[in-house]
Amino acid sequence: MKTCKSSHLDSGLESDLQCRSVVKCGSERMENAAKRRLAANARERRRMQGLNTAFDRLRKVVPQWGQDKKLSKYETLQMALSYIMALTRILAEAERYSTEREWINLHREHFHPESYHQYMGQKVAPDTDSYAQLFSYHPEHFQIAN
DNA sequence: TAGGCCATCTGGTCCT
DNA sequence: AGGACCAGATGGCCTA
Repeated sequence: MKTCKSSHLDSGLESDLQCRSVVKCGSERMENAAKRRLAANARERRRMQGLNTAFDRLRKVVPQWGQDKKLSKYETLQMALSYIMALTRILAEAERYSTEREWINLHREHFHPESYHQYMGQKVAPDTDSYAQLFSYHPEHFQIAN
């Protein structure tokens, strides 16, 4: 988004560095300091890009309920927290209600009818993707944690 | 136009 | 010493 800003600043500093070296108007120490600053800026940019990549990956696995706008970073973290808590609760209940039928009866009202019928025609797949397909997520099922 | 969100720069601190 | 991490400042873009 801000690539032109940074490139302008960077190129400005770089040309300044060139100027200094050509005209010999600055000490070598200042040049080194400026170079280190530029390197630190680049590292920080890469670090933040890595962080944003991680946020994008998190957005992909967190429910969005058909929102056309992508979640902000804060919303993504809140949603991930709620999602993990909900899944944890589901797992705990699944352990408590040992048989499949008990567990299904407990959660029947949360199934989409088509999902439920689909489920009834097949075995439970233990992987989380199948769970995600099995359940229909609604915002009201997840309280935003404070 | 104000407010939210974001990218980037920067200086400070901590760690290796 | 240099890199990683963090928080504050700044300015751009977008939307209501």
